[in-house]
Amino acid sequence: MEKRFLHIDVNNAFLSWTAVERLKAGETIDLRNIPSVVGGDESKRRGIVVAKSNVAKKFGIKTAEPIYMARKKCPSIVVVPANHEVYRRYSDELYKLFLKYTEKVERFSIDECFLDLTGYLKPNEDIVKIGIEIKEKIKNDYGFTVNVGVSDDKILAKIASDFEKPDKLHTLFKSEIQTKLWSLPISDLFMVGKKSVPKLNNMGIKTIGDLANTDKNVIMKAFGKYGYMIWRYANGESNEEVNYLPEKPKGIGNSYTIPYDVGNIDDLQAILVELVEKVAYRLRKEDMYATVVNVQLKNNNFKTVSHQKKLDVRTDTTKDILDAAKELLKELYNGDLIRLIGVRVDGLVEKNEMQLSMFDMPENTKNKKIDEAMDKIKERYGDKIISRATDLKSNTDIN
DNA sequence: TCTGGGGTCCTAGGACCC
DNA sequence: TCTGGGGTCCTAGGACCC
Repeated sequence: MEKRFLHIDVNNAFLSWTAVERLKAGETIDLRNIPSVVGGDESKRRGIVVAKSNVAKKFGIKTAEPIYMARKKCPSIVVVPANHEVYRRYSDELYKLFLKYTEKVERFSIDECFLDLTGYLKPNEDIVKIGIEIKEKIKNDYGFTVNVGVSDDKILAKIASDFEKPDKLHTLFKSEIQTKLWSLPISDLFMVGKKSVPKLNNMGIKTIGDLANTDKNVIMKAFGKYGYMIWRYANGESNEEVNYLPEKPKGIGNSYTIPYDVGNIDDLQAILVELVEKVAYRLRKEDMYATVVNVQLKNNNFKTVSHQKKLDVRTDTTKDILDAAKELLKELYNGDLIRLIGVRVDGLVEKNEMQLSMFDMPENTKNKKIDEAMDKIKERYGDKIISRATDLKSNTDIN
């Protein structure tokens, strides 16, 4: 059967959502109509552009660049902080709306969904009409706009939603790729980033059409599996499905850019404790065990190093993860001035009652009880209030 | 007031085994 | 009289996405 996909992408999501929220609160200025960005806190060295208004874009301001650069391009730029709770709320609303059209909705990110409408359309019902209906409904009901991509291939739908913005619907059916896709620069292709562009250019590949018409084996020889993937995308043959069943995470991480460079391991370790507590808490909330612990450091020259360690025994206790993380930190730390430290757990596996007994050693039971008590307090009072004795010497606030 | 944070997937090389 | 080959597991780093 011919497939029918929509990709729906909120225009300047974080900025639009912030703007709508402020208008609702009685503010008169619409951030979308002035040069504005959502950005991190510069005083804490997190000053990058997270989202920008279209007006800001006209000044040449780019996502992920330092706010300092944005200010050079537009001195009057208005910078507002992010509010992830608000974004989560709007994201949930959209998801609920999409479910009214099909149960096959994939939340690709906080502001993007894929919808598979194959088999959900009435006879003679046009998917474009559905796309327009959704787009208009969101604009009228919520006050922000989306772009909609329509295709018979999932990845083509995503590429289509990235065409002219905002508040637009575009089709990019397989039958349209020669006219609508192949003339575009290779950098416009999904998954072709800034490292791959020069490599492809050196092979004489400048447009998506050039890639589509290059021998598959030549691309695979140069780029391996990744090459085969982008070659299929260029030919409108991703053949990917909408993954609408919720998936468990494969890893959980928390990293922290320290407001000042740190040059001693004791301070790093104090931060590490807090990061591990957050990560372990989230791991337990997912009802999963970790099999791998990873610690990452970024020094003041932005060089990143990481070490990881496979655990002998899967775990979800703060103590086990912290023990491993401390070892990894000691291995890694060479005296550099450090600006970022991160912890992740990987190789997550689902809890399985059958396997529980073998971890119920007395020591482990004790650690589990500590975690349970801490988790309960966190849930009741919020997670800012609690910290273990080992935290007390650290007055670094981590959000 | 220079450069975030959370993910997934892939690759290359070394250790180890048969 | 030169030093196989295949497979798995583990680790470090990197590319890419939003």
